[in-house]
Amino acid sequence: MTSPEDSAPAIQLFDTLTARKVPFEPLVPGRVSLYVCGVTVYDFSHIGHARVYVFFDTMVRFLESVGYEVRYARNFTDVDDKIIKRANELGLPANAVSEKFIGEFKADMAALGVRAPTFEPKVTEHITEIIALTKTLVDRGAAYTAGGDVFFEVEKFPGYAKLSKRDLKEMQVGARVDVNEAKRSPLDFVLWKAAKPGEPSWESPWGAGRPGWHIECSAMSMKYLGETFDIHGGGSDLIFPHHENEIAQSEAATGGGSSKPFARHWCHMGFVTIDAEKMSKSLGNFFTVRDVRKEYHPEGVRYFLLTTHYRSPINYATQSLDEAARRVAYGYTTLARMNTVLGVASASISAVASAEFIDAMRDDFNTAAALGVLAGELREANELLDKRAAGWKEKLASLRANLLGAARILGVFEAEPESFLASWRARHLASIGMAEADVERLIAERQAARKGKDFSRADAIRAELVAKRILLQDEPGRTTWRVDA
RNA sequence: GGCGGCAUAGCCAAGCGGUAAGGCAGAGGUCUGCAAAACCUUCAUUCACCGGUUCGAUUCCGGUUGCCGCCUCCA
Repeated sequence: MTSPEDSAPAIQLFDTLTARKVPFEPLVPGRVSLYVCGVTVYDFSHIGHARVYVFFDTMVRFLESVGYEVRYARNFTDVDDKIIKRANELGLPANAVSEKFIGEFKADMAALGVRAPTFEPKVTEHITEIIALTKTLVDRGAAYTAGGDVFFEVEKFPGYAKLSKRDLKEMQVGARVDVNEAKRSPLDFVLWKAAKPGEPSWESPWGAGRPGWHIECSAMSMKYLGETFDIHGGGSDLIFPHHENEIAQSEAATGGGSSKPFARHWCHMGFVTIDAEKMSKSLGNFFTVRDVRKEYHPEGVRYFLLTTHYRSPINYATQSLDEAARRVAYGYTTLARMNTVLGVASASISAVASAEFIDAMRDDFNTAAALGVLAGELREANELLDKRAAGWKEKLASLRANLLGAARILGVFEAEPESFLASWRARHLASIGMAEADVERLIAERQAARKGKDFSRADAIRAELVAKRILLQDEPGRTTWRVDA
């Protein structure tokens, strides 16, 4: 594959650090390193989590489609206060809780078409690296010990708050900063926590304990991606203090400076909201991925999450989910129509997104604009199929290559259309407790009525099915049905 | 209180200095026994409000109003 630098204009990426769009050039030509903060596995994930991982999955797919090799690391925080609390409530060991929810998370992500990252490190499997990094910070005088705790001394790191653009003095007088007797400054944060009875702990130079929250991401990203890597991502709520702290401890350990930044670009996601309020555990206004995908086909959920640019908030609303589901059905219906004249697309068929689509994605991964391009291409395909003007088959074939290329990037419309549509129907029948044979029987009965010109009976059957969100479609020679999404 | 973001048609949503993408809904039409699907036509002289810069602003600057976020765990 040709190197992406060869011809195409650079990808524009909004960088939180500089607060502007910058041309993206990876540290190593042709290769992108990406770290995204993963979930703390103490419960099911909600749609807010899903948005982040669907987006970064799409980013990775896009980068790969234009020729980059992507090394993508996304961690699991599998030791933490909440996990311990949950384990105590359930009377289970902490790792039983974390392992369960790692499995649930993976199941949710797979359903949403989120591919596994290159690396999925767990905190508990990187205690050695975390201790080593903490020790480096203590040795360098950037951190201090207090009892069995180790704290990072924020004052010793000159660039602190450069990401979140805060004023240290203002923060110090803020009433909400954690007060802890052992800290030299309220802003200092814990790298290593002394063990409390009954909690998971590991031996360290400072006695038994466990890692603080922030240090894990520094240790694991550096292990898998190096001391400097290209893009670090996560939800906007991680900018402060989590990512700020990651920068401080990482650069304090490696020397930092402009020649050796921790992450070269920072990429933060807008929130999923409900009635314009952030979806969150603490507000209780969240929907789990598990529950949502009972209600909606996961591909529709993924489509919905891509309809808004990643930095803007996206409001969770049933109307929007319904609309997304209909668009997914429309896309697959179109693809299925194309297949009837072009034949089923083989795996070897060329799948190259249109230049227009790629341009939209290149501009800060603008999936909303890209979906707009896709809408035009789908409409054009149907138009060709309807009008069959000169040269239509050739145009249709190249359009299909474009659509399949876009599908591969978006992670939507990748399935074989007929079987997708069939599974969609099956899914609906299961949800209303009806059998395929029941529908077929009614269709046959209606066909008989139509033949006998008994249209009132035929219409009654149609109405009966419409009530069950089943729409009949009379085609030449046969009647099919679809789900009214 | 500090810092930051956002306000585009009935709804969702791109655009961010050169005269408003796309989707949903609505209206009309082609097709149909009737429908559905699909397609066609139509649907913002205007981008919260007030000033400023500019030949030109939805896009830049200042202010006003409203909403949201971070400052504590959060994706």
